[in-house]
Amino acid sequence: MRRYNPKEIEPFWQKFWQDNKTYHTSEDSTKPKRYVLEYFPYPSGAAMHVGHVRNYTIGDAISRFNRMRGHNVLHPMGWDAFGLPAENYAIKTGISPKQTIKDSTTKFKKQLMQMGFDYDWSREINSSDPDYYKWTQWFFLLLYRRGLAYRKESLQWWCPVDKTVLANEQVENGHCWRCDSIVEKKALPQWFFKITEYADRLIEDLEDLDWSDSIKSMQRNWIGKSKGAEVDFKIDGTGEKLTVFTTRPDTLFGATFMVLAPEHELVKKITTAEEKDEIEKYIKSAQAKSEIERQDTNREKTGVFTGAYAINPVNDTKIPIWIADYVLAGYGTGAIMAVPAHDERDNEFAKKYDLEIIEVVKTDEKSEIHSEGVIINSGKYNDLRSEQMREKIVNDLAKSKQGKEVINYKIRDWLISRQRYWGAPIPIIHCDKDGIVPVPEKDLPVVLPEIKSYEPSGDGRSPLANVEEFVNTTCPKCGGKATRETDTMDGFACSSWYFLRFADPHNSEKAFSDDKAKFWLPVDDYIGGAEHAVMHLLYARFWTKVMFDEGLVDFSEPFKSLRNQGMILAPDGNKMSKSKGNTIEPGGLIDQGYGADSIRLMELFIGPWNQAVNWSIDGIGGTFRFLQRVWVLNQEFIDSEEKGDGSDPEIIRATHKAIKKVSEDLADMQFNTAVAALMELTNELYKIKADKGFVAKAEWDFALMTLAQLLAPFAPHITEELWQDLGHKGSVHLSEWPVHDDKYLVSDTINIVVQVNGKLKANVKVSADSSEEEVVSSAKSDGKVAQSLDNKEIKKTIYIKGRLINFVVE
RNA sequence: GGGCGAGUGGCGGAAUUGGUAUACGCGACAGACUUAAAAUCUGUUGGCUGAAUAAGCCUUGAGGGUUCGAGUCCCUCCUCGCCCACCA
Repeated sequence: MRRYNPKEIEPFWQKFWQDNKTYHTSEDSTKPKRYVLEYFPYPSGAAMHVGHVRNYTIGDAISRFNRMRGHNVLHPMGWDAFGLPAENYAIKTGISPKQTIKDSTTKFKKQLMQMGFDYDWSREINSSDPDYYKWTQWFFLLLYRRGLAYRKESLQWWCPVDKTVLANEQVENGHCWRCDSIVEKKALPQWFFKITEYADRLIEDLEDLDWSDSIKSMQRNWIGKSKGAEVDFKIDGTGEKLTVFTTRPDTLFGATFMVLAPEHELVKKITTAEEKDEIEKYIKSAQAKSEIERQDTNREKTGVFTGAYAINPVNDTKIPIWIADYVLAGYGTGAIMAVPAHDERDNEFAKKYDLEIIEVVKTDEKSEIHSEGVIINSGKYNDLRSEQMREKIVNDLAKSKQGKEVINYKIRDWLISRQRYWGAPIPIIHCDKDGIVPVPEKDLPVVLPEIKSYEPSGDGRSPLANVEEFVNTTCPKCGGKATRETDTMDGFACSSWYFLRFADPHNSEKAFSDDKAKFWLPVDDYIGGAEHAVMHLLYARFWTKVMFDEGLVDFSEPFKSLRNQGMILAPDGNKMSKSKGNTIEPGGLIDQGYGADSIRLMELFIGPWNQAVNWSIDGIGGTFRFLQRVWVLNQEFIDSEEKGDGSDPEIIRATHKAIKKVSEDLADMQFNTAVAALMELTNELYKIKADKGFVAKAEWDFALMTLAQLLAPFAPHITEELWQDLGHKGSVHLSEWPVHDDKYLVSDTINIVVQVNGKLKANVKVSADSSEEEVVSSAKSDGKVAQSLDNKEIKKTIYIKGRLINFVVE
């Protein structure tokens, strides 16, 4: 008997699949298409660990299951290859990022192949390849042409370690998302994409997506739409006016002071001579604070009076104007009317500086601040409900031209320029005469030149600025001397359209052909971690909508359903990380002899796919033992000399039960219970073998063949071997998924649970076609039941057909 | 502070959506094989009382409710995880 040796069979089948192009996909419209996608990884030098593998294992199981079910499955893989790690490594070692990426891609690909994933490698893409980024640049020009890309000098997040600016989404709690250093603000001319123009659609279209509520709400929160009003306040004794944004115009009568952000442009104009010193001191100290300090919500609020007063437009009251850094310069108008009776923050501030507090809403809830209710102390508006007054006052203000309804968003335009080398060059030329000139399409790609020094200048310019041959060019418009833009694009630009390139990866005429995009897109199953919730997933949706508007695609949402897999934590409960030294790598487990199949099985069996779990060191032994049991059973059957020609309905029943359970569970992505069902089937087959031996050849054949097929999406290597050993030709993965027949599941006798007052007393076996009377009488005749009933009066008998009887007594 | 989610054996987790709670696996214990160990196989394994593989009681974070019947539905509370957070 052959031993189960994954080290031997796994590489064999991996080669077989490559040689036979088993997983190559084409536009075959005779079958329903299914596009299964995992986010294309950044090929870092580090080995992948079992946490990463879970993501790919889930995608692979979905892909294989659907292929066997007769779907035409696209399951591609590629590399999100631009990015800082390779560049930082280049600074340290002098090895070019191109080389680093080449090496680590080879390594990463080898690891993926070692796991036996069914990617169509003929579609492999690499975002740092000029054939790819040519089209990223093309999309930049498309955005530019549509007025969605613009350059503006402004104060931006700056990472002092990575020496580049960052988008808002890439600043986490005042730290750089990549290197975790504390970010600063720096004024630089930068390129932006106008994602704010799509804010409404990005919210509205979430509605119809099959995504988790938590990701949807993260996106909604990030976009942060709020409806309110802008209200103009005259500044006493000057010609100036101060505009504030508020979501509660109904509390306008309760505004007892105003607060400006320290950076607000009016501050200098309105500050009185006496207060000037204090104000300047405060502004300086606010600037000196780090962003983390400023964002700390527990911090005590501070502020300074400007000496100036504003006039409340509704009642002509003079109210003092303060500055305070709890008001953000970047949101709304950078100025607020403070209503300390009904806003917690204003309340805290008013109490500290002894400012007036006027109640204008009689709240109908417990909390003193916030909340809605009946309006008081507000002149003619008294006795209205908050929501009624909001509408009325906005109308009245609009009539007198002192305010208007406004919608505000938290989301900012997407800052996409990076002062780094290893990215797609922004295809723009600066000409003294013609200003900003886009590179003509025929001149694309703007190729990233090979350079010697990767050190960023640190003065806000990328290393490309030092490469004269790159910088100096001619203006496409006037032919005169001009210079190239030296910033490169945010890597997230490259990943905002990669899912389209997979549909048509080798097209040299277009980013993708209409037909192929139409055939494959949108993505049916997008599997990935929640870390992309407000970056990639928002950007990709935005780009897709732009393409839709341009008529390039016929859908406006790229990812129909999104599956967020749960994280695999280290056995110690922490996130796996190289620095903690607690990573578990599949390579190591394979070396120990477990094999990719056991690892894959464990990834899915360990718990629900979308829940975080700790990796269990010992668990892998269990899935390996299971595969070995399957292997041994298969071998014993093949080698057996006593294969009879009897029949055994038990084998057929157990097999059909498993087909039903595994098919349903796979369709619902209940991988852990699907694996459990396969273990149960195997256990049952062992029991039958022990009782009767291999007496029913045809039935055993059917059972073992089916077991191989049902197991195939999870353990692709061993199942090929089982399949061949049973005498089948071709790959099990191209075989047809089995279908169960209910007629084999019904049995002659059924088990009825008997309860007395809801407590389990007995199980009785009755024939399946028994009437209620027959079941009741056989239940009563059970010894234990009779004892419990003890001649008591049965008040009620609950009978659930084929399942349960409950006698209610006393 | 806001949003999303979760609490079931020693552990990871099941439970046909209101109908036998603890499937499946890990671990542990006992036995077989072995000079021995590993591997493998067989059995036991929620808790308490009991000599018992007799019988009974208890058990799904806590407490209440609805129901013939609640892990599942409703109310009150507690704990934990993740994400966002001075967004006016």
